[in-house]
Amino acid sequence: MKKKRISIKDIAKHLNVSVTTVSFVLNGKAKEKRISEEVTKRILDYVKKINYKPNQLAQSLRTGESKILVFMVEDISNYFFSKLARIFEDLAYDKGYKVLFCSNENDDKKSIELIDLFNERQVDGFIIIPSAGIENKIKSLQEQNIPVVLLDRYFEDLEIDYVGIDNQKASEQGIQHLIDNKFKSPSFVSIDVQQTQMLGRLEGYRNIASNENFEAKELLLPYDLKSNEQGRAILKEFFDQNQDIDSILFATNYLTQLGLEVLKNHFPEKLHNLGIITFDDNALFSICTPSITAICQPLDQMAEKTMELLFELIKNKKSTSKYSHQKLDTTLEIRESTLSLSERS
Amino acid sequence: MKKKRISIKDIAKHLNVSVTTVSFVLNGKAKEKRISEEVTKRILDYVKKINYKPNQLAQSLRTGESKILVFMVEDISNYFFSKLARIFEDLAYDKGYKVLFCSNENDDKKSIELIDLFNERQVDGFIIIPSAGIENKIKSLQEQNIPVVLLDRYFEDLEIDYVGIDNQKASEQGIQHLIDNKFKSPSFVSIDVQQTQMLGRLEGYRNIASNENFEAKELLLPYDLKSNEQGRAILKEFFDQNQDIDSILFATNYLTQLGLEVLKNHFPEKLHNLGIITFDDNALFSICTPSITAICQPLDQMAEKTMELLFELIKNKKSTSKYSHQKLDTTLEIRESTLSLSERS
DNA sequence: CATAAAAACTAAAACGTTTTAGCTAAATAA
DNA sequence: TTATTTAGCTAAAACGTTTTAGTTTTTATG
Repeated sequence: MKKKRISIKDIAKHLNVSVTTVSFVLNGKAKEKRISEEVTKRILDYVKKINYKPNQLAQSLRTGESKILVFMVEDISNYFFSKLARIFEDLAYDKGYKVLFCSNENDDKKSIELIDLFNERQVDGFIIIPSAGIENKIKSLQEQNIPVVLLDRYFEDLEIDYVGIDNQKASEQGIQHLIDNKFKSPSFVSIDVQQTQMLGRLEGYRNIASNENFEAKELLLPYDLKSNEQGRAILKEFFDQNQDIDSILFATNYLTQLGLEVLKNHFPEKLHNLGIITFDDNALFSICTPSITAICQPLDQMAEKTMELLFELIKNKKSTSKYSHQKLDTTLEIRESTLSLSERS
Repeated sequence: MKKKRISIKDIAKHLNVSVTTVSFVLNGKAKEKRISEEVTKRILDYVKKINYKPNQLAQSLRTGESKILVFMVEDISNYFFSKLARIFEDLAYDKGYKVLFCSNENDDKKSIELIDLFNERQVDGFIIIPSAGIENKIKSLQEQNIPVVLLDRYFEDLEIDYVGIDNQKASEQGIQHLIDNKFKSPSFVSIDVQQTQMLGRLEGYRNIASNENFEAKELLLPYDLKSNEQGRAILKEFFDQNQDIDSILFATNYLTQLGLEVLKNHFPEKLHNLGIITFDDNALFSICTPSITAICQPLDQMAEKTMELLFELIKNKKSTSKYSHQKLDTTLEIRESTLSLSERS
C-alpha cells in the first residue's frame, strides 16, 4: 500500500504544461529557455504548495551524478577517522553531497572490494586513506577519470592529490621537545609498514637521534598484529629489555593506548618518570595521569583542503589539473607527560 | 572522455539474445523463466569475462529499492556511536546494503532536515537515535511505510521497534556496586533532557537512593550546553558545594570526560578518593589513573538485534508486524575507581 | 495430421528525470 | 503582404534496468 510519490509528470498534467517546461523551471533555466514569468510562477508556486521533491535516483541515472562521496578509512570507530568523518559530513552536505563511510581495516583486499563496490554505484568521488598495496587500484580509478584524493598517506610514484601532515617535521618537533626537557634517550614505537606517514615519522626520529647524538631505539610492531594481547606482550618485552630509555614517542594513537596499558600494569613507576608523546590527540589524553602530550593534526584544515581538491576534480572532470601534495603543520599539545623530571610534583 | 560503461543492452547485442533474457539470467531467474541451459551458460560466461556489473541506479529506479540504509546518530565522532556504526557497516554489507551515517547533534531541526533529505533519496530504511522532539516525524515515516528502528531511546507512545539497554537496571547495578564497596553517598551527574535513556538512568539512581536510604544528590546539566567550558564550570560548582559526596555515577561518556577534567584540575586529591562509574566504556578509561569502572552496553548484540528488526521490516513492508522493545543487559567493567578506599594502594 | 501444451525466448512499457531538436504563434522587418 | 526573427513552449529520446504480456518454436497428444 505504498503511496505513490508525486512526479514531474503529475505536476505537468495538473498545470497543463509539458514535462519539459516543468523540468526547465525546476532547474532554474526558465529565463534561459524562455519560459514566461507567468508560467514559471505557476509552476514554482504549485511545486512549493505540494512540497514536491525530485527523485534523486532518476536524476542521477539521467545525469550520471549521484551526489554521493565515499570516505574510506581504516576504521571508522577510531577517533582520528571518525572526527574527520564528522567534518567531511558537514562540508559535503553544504554542497549538496552525502558521504558514505567505510572501513578498510588497512587491508588491501577489503580496500579493493570496497572501491569496486562503490565504483559500480557511480559515486562522484573518493577520499581514501589507502592501505599499503592498492596503488594500482587507485591508479585505475584515476584512469577512469574518477575524482580521488588521498588522505594521511600517499604513494611516491602516483601523481595524485593528497592531503596530510609533514610527518617528519612533526616527529622531529616531538623528539626535540623531549630533548629540550632533558630527556636524554628518547625511543620510538611504531608499526612496521611501508606507508609514507609512518616512514616520515620514523625518519624524523632518526634525524634528531643523529643530530642530538643519542642512540636510536626503535620498536616496530608487526603490520598484521593478531590481537591487542600480542601487541602488549611485544611492548612489555621491549620495556623489559630497554630499561635505559627515558622517553617514548608513540607513532599512533592505538600504540599509545597499548603502551599506556602495559606501563600502567607492569611498570607503574615508569609511567610517571617516562617522557611520553603520542601522535594524534584524543580528549581523554588530557585526563590520564600523567596527562599525555600529543602531536595534533589540524583536522579541520585537512578536511577543508581535501574537499577543496576533491571538488576541483569533480568540476573539471576533463583537465587532469596538476596534482597537489598538501603537507600541513601539526601542533604540539604539551601536557604533564613531557614535563622534565625536576618539574614534576 | 568518459569511457562508457557496458550495459545489459550491449551484452544482449553481442550474444544475439534479448535484453530480457540477459536480465532474467542475471537475476537468477533462468530456471523459472525457462531460459535454456545453453543460453544461460553463454550469458553467464560472457558476463564474467567482461566483468559486467549492473548499474545500481537504474536498478534502484526500476525496483524502488536503493539498498542504502541510514544510521542517524548524535555525533559520529563519539566513540559509542562510531563503534556501533562500525558494526552496522559490516552487518549491512553482508546483506548487500550500504550505510549512510549522519549526525543530528541531538537537535530536532537538524534531525528533521536529515530525515527529509534521505527520504527523498528513497533509502530503504532508517536506524535512528532520535533527538527529543521528533516523535511526529518518526511517526510520519512509519505512515509512509518506511522501515525505522529506534536505538538507545524511544518514545513512550509510539508503537515502534526499538533496541537499547535496561537503563534503570544498569543504573541500579552501578549504584549498588558503589554501596557494596562502602560508598555511603553516591551522586548522579546527567543531562536534563526528557529522553527515555536518561530518565531510566535517573530513576535507577533514585531507586537505590531510596532503598539504601541515602540522600539523592543529582546534578542535571542543561540540555543545550553552550560549551565544554560551561559544563566544567557547572561541575566545579557542584563539587564545591557538595564536599560530602563520596562517589559519582556519570550518565554519559561525555560527562565523565568533563568531570574527570574538573577533578584532575581542581580536586586532585578527590580524584583518588572518589568512587567513579561511567556509562559507556572507552578503551582509554582503563589507562586513566585511577582506571574508571564502566557500565558497558552490549554493542554487538544491540547492532545485531537492530539489524534483525530492520530487515524484518524491509521484508514484510506491508504487515505492520507487532513492534518489539528490546532492552538488553549491560555489564559492569570493574576497575580501580570503585575500589573501596581500604583496598586502594 | 491437426491441435494442444510446453519450452524458449522477446517486444515494449515502465521507473522519473534531463535535454535535444523542433514546433507554433506573435512580433518585426522588408 | 510576405519573410524573418523571436518568444514560448513541447515531443520524444535517453539514462539502464525489470517485468508484463506476449510470440514463436518445439514437443507431445489424440
